[in-house]
Amino acid sequence: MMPEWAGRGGATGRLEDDMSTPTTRPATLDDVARAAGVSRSTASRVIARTGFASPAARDRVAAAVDRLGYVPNPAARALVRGAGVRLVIAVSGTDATVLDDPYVDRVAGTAARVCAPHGLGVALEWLPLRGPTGLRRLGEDRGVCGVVLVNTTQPVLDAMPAGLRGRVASIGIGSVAVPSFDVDNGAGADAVVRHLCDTGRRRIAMVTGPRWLTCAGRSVAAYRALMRAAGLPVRLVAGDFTAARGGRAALEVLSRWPDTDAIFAASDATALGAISALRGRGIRVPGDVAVAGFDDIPYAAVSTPALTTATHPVRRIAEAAATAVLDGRRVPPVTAFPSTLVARDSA
Amino acid sequence: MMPEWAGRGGATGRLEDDMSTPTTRPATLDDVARAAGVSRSTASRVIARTGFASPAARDRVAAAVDRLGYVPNPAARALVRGAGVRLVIAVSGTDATVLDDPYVDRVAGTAARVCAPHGLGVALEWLPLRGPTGLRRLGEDRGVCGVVLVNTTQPVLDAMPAGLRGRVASIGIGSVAVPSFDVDNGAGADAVVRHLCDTGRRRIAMVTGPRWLTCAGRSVAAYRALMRAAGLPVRLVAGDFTAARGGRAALEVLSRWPDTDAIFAASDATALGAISALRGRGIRVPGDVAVAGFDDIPYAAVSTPALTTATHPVRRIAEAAATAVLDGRRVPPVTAFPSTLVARDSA
DNA sequence: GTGAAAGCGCTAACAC
DNA sequence: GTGTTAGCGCTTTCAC
Repeated sequence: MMPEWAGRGGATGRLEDDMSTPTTRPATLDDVARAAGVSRSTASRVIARTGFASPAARDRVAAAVDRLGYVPNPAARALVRGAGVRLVIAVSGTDATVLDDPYVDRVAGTAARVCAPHGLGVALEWLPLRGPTGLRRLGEDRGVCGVVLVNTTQPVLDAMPAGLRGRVASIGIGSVAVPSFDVDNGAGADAVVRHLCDTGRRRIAMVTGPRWLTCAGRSVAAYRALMRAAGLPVRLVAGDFTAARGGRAALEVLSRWPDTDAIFAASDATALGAISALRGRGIRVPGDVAVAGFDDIPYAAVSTPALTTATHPVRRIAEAAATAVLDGRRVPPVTAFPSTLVARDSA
Repeated sequence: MMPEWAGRGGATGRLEDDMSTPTTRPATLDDVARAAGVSRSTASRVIARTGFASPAARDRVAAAVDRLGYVPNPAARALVRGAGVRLVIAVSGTDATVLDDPYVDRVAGTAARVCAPHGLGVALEWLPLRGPTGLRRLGEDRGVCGVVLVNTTQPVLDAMPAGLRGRVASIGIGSVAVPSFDVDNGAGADAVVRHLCDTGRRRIAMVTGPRWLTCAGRSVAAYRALMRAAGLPVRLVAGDFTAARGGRAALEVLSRWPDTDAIFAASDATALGAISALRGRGIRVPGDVAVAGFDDIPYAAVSTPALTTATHPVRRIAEAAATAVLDGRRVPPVTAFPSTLVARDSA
């Protein structure tokens, strides 16, 4: 009996070819079609699950695919379909250092996992806050199959190129053209600040995220609302999600309002930086000042003191956003993810 | 003066075309060639920097590229070159949870940044420890332009498919066929343990990385050697780089050797977990037990107490590895990166 | 239901 | 130096 693989490796069918080439050329659609005794078109239809095919043909193609270990060439596929070949994670920010945030790595890593089975990959780019040139370029790049926006702003959303329609999603705020996958910041912040109040804190300051970031603004709004409702003073200092800025901000809080007894930070990194700076001043957490974060990064639970924060399903969010643009199916305009208080030791 | 972008969107130059088509078709090589008044080949040569071209042609093509905002289609390029279109980060491990490590996200994120300007993307995959099937599949997948190995083992290296030769790199140990981009673990561990000794610690335990991971073994070897040379007891407990395991390991250390006065953890996460567990037992760090980590993750500096560790240029390493496989140029078989002691407060 | 044929955009021989 | 030509592997009308 002739070995099943004898037909692989060349149109000539010369067995010598196979033997002389230790690296057998990966099977192509042609190989599959020939092995299955059908035309390329039929094989293509069966494999891409598009169009019709008789059960018989279907089976034989499937068997051939299996036997040959056939994997479609994503480049060829993308080329003929006019589709792209990489998913771009576009992170808005004032400068390229926004890409240094571990949160961005987490989103990229998650998306890279989602892309793998599709034969695609993810690229990471900084989207300058000013000038919509970046987005336009992405829309025109035929190598781009889709875009996931991170930290998006309204101007960016407004400048969305029509060419990107249907293959863009936002982790954060969205628009009619851009489905949003977002955390319910408002509720989360509300829960955290409420917890601070419930545990006896009264002079609560907040270190915010970057001013230009709309979705971070919702936390600030929630904090403001709660403070006002409770007749407590509003004490705001601007941060940028980094630990370094968090430390400086905490010190600023203390110098402006020395009687502060709690700090709500817009990110865990900010909170960690604040705690570190406070400790450097001999201030105890949570004894003297309670500190709460926002995000529940992987190290929040093992920091000292264990960080009180709001937990967000970042992996699930990134996965949902990436999947949405890859599948290209219509998705609801906004998918909200929970932001849930995790009360630990720091507040 | 005519705006620069007026010529965009079509070789015809008919402005009406531009106006009526909100989504201007991205320029192709053909458009560029026509606009520059040369053939496709010449344009291709100039753009891909391959082969010769007269300075005049060069200039005109460059101008056309600029004017049309031409971006080469990576799919077409990959297709004709027989190259792939995505860089795979393959992480070895006993199960898929190895992908959850923030370190892996960091590597993926960094690689995704270096891929972006090349029109490529990165995919993230778990490489089961047993069975070389995974690697073989990657070698046969025509969509894969290269592979970066993470946490590689000798068996994986030995099973390297010939087809991957020249387009694979390893963050960790390498082989004749696989260039290695690695941290000098031995020296780093030596420095950390030496620091522990220098600050008066004598009963030093180590929580290791996974047993099967060769490059982690070098830290253990360095620890062993130093202990032996100093006539100090060797106290080893197996970890897996996670914080959870680090906490349990610390407790185990204490129950087996209650007089332990220092713990050297094979990763910062492990160290953080250990500190957290110790604190839960009322043991003070560094007062009662000093704890040192390994890696210098972004939060090490702001943890409480600030973590003493060895710092590693993870971004630079990942960048070098990704660049090596993307460029495909010959690289030295092993590129060593420094592992440098950072003495902070925890030890 | 199935096959033949026409490209998708690009590169690389090979002639000129 | 430059242009002509032949595909890379796949999808997709369009006849049959």
